[in-house]
Amino acid sequence: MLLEIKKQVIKGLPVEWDIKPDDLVVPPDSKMGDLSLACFGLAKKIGKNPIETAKLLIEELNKKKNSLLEKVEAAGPYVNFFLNPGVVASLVLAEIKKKKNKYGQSNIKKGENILIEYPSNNTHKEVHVGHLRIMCLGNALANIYETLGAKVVRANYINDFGAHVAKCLWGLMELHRGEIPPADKQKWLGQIYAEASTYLKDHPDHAEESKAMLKLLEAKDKYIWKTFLQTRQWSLDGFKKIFAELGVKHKIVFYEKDVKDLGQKEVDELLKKKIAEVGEGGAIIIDLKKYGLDIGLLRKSDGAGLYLTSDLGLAKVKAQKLPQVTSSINLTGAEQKFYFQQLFKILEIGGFKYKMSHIACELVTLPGGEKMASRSGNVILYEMVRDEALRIAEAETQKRHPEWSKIKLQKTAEALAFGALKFSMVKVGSSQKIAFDIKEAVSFEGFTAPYLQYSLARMNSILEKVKTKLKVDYSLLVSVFEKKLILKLAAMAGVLQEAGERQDPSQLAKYLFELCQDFSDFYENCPVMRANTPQLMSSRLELIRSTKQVLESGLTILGVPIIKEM
RNA sequence: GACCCCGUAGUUCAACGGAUAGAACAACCCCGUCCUAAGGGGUGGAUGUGGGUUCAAUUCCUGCCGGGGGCACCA
Repeated sequence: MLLEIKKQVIKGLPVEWDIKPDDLVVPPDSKMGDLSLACFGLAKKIGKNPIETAKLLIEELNKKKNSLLEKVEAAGPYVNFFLNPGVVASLVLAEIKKKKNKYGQSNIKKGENILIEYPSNNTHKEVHVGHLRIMCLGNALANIYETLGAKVVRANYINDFGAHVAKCLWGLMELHRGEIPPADKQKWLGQIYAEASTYLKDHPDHAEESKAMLKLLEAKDKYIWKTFLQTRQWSLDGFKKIFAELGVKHKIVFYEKDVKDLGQKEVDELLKKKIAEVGEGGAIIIDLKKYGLDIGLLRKSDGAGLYLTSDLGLAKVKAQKLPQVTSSINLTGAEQKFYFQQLFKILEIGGFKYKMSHIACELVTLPGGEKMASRSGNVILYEMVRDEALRIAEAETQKRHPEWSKIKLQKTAEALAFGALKFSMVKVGSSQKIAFDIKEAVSFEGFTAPYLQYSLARMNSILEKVKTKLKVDYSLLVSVFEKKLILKLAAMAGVLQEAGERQDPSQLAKYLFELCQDFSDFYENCPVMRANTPQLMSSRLELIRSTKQVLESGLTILGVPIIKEM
């Protein structure tokens, strides 16, 4: 909507000036105006200094009547536009009313079919906050692309085979033989993996045993294979629960176990085509030095596969099962960036068709910035964070609503806890490390999901209490607070587009927070129940309905639960 | 050591090359007969460092200093 407003504002200016809607930006202070234009570019074009150019532009703008413009002012080399609040209100609010939850959507990515792959986690390993981040980011990004008109296939590639599995099985049999698994088997296995991993590092004399385990696994030894399948299922069942809690819905799931043999065949192909070669010790490598990507290892000297091996098979399967896909995005931890560069290059050389990209989600570190390491027991498990968030949310909710039923309390607490966690993960750009602080992640104040949910609760409360059938008069919404809120509402579509283009859901998180800040200003300064006239009351109610609509759409995109009261 | 990411307030994060570098948390002060105080208002507080490009640099280039990742049999 903002784009349409901008177009309206500059309509009638000489075409040769080539002023684009996006040249208009929101000035640093709303006192300066609602939109502004820096005249440096135009000045150069017409050979005048910027200050004169600004004056010239204003003259030109004043030649024609534009109901949208209240006034235009020059501030040095800037032209500041003051919009007519009533006209803006009628444009924006009518649009929201019409489009409802489709408001802000566009079709700039129509025709694209995007495969989004996340979180590509491993069975037999722990799920930690780093995975949480990837899942939240992936969800949000997939949703954002859908609002831009793209078709999105949410996929997961589960690494259920390889040395990590062997290590875990070794730990299970050597360190936990005969134990009865606890209820959360997925978590238990992950912890055994971490324990075994540490143990094997500290006791190199046992290294051969875990290597032997891998051999047996590769050879599908009857007993080991059975144990593998069983434990694998424990992990998968655990993941399923976690995905459900977090709203991760994969349309298709791939398993390394199923594609690794195909990958081996692909390696043979590459070898035949002389793209790959035999390296040190008989390993199969591919020389990527001319691309600045060093050497990729496609097969170990003992013949076993690696990630790269299986990924070649995966690419093949994906192309087969999902022929409609036009581009793909992999979300993983940043430490795999180099790996993906190698993989994409190999696939490109091998003639793979669609554009592939990788989003490197930076690490989630410990509060001091220290890296998490299973080895030192310094891992923040997903389950731990979730339980703590639920505990705090329940306590806080009960404190405020001791009269609520247990079910209502729990439901609200869940919405707050998961909202807070998810939001804390997407509010930071993906290239920025997150120093994870549980207190901050489950905080309910400031730039957090509960603040947004709280705004929603206030809106609902008003809508519940005040009823009127009086006609809405947009021209009454003229206070600075109303105008600011309405202009913020107008920006939704632009925010979604930018979030999509920059692959950065934090843009939306920030926008929603600002929207709620503007709503709070409105809330404090523009009473609804005690509005001066019934017409004003009715119009403000409409503004609240619109804000609620936009906020709910935005929260849904970020995966933050919508609540009625809290 | 060639490569990638990051250095902004006490802390955690923002800022298409544009106006006075924004928030949040923490600290201190204030707002309760007023639609949910999980809120609002106020005060103090920051661009690692030396060059360069530009009318304009937190942003682009570059030297240095710090932190992290990663670099053939790990995943």
